[in-house]
Amino acid sequence: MARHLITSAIPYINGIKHLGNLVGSQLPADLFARYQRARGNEVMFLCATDEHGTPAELAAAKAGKPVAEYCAEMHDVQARIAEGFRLSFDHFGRSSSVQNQKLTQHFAGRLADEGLIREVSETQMYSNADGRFLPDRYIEGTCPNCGFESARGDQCDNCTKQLDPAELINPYSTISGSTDLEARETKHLHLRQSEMREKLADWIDSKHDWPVLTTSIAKKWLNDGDGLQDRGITRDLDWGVPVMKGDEPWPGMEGKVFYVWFDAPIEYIAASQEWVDAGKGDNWERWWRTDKGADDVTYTQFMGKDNVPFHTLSFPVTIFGSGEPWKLVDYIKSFNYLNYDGGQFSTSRGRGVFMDQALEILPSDYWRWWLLSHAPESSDSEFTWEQFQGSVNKDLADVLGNFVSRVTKFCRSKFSEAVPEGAEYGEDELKLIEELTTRVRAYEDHMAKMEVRKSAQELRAIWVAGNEYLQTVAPWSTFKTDPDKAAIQIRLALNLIPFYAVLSAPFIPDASTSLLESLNAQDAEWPDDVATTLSKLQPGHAFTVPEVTFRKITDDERDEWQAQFAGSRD
RNA sequence: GGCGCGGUAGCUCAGUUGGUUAGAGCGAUCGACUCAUAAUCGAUAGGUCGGGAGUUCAAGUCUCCCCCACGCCA
Repeated sequence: MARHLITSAIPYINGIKHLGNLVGSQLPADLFARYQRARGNEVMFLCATDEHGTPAELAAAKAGKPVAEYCAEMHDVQARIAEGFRLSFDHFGRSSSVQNQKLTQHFAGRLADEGLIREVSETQMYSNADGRFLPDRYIEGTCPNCGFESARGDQCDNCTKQLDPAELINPYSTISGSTDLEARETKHLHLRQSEMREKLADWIDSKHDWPVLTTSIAKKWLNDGDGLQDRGITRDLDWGVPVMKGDEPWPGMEGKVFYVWFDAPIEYIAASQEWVDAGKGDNWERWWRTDKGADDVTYTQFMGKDNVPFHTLSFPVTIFGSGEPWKLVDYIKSFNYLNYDGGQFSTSRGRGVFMDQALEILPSDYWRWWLLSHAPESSDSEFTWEQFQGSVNKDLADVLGNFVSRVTKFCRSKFSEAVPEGAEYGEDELKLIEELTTRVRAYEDHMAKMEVRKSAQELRAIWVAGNEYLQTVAPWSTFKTDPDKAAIQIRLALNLIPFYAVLSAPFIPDASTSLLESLNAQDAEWPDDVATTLSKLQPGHAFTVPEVTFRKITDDERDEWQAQFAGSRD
């Protein structure tokens, strides 16, 4: 039995994510986790909310709540929505957990001991009115180069000149609008990533089977310009992991916290500690420490392309640099962006469908199927309502749903609500089993390689094969002359339903469950041998004709939703 | 400005290390069937693979130039 550690990029706490975020990490990770479990492998599937940083503080202030309270509430909201989409995390943690604080401080201490951290003094803008240092992008002013009045502290959007906040004329805080700013000296810790350049480059070069998207982004950061740069890993904020060297105070770093991108990936590990502390398991180290049983673990990370640099470079620096035997990622599956109806999803403009809204309109299976079967694997892809409607209606309602319907209703009307007796298999039956065997093996192969779209395509072909078979043998006409033969045809067709349910479960778990219930076949297993699986339901086995498994989306609904989600979420 | 990913049938997308008449699903047209959620199955039509030049016996697939879209960075 193989062991799979699977993590999805952790969504930022600030607000509800859109469908593009979902399909870029959590959903394909869930598909893979469900598949591996279905194959009898041991799985640890982790995710969390990423809670630190300035945006969380600002969002909390806007909501009029203390940031800790705000994060706790938003974590629950995101956890509930994740459940709604049937994301089967073993644990959905929080980067603000005590476990992550301690572990982050531990890693920082180790890195310092290994000589990979240096202290740097720099000048940053402090806002007296806001009572805080301001990140560059929260400062605006007049561009010294072109006179543009809303130039950002890091760059002028008008003339694209790269700026330092101190250069701006009449700078002001975009948080409060205050012009009461002053440059202050402050000390920060930098992670000496450049020291690790060679090691990282060798490691990336050894990954021949990783998606091009993953390796090309990593190589770009390794080789561009002067190569991989050192990176500040601390901030002058209140909300975050306090800077400590392991258990010890860090002289000169009082009142500072680690940068959100330093502690966020460490939460992958901390989440498994939270999992133990929540009483869901008793040994997290066998997943993460190669000296304590994790050497046989296969670790796969899922993420959108914007997260690739942190997972291919920064986090590995933390792992390598610690000098401790932590489990390093084996495979990084990255995704491009999903666009919405001719443009981008936009959180600020409320353009596109957000996770909570999606569930209000339709059950999660409908979204899971479309999103996964159109996952942006090799290039950016596009959501359109026409495509969504077509895919749901044709694939789910017509090909799969209607198959179940025609078979069960035919059986009920010609025989009874139980599997009929019937004769022996003929040529058509053997041919079907042979085709399905080939297709199931191909499906397994695609799923194991995380080829999401190809998997969906193969699964659909498996559904179609059932309709083809029925069309060929036509039990409705066979029945008139040879009821026994019609009975064996229908018996096989009935057996296809739990077979489909098991194979489809990673994509559409709810429909799968309800089909198994209707067919009274909750114990159905993965079809290692197709012929055996398809004779599981014996003559006399009672079932009930299921309700409509998937309903269709009407043209009116499609038009209504298209208008509803075109912009400006309230 | 630099870099990155792309530009393949009306639409959404596949096309391994260059190799026979460029593929899938949807949509369209025609036909078959009538058990079923006006469902299903089959067939057909539709592409000078962004443009140009080059390498090669052979290029959607490699090289160079250009155009377009998107993204990232400073």
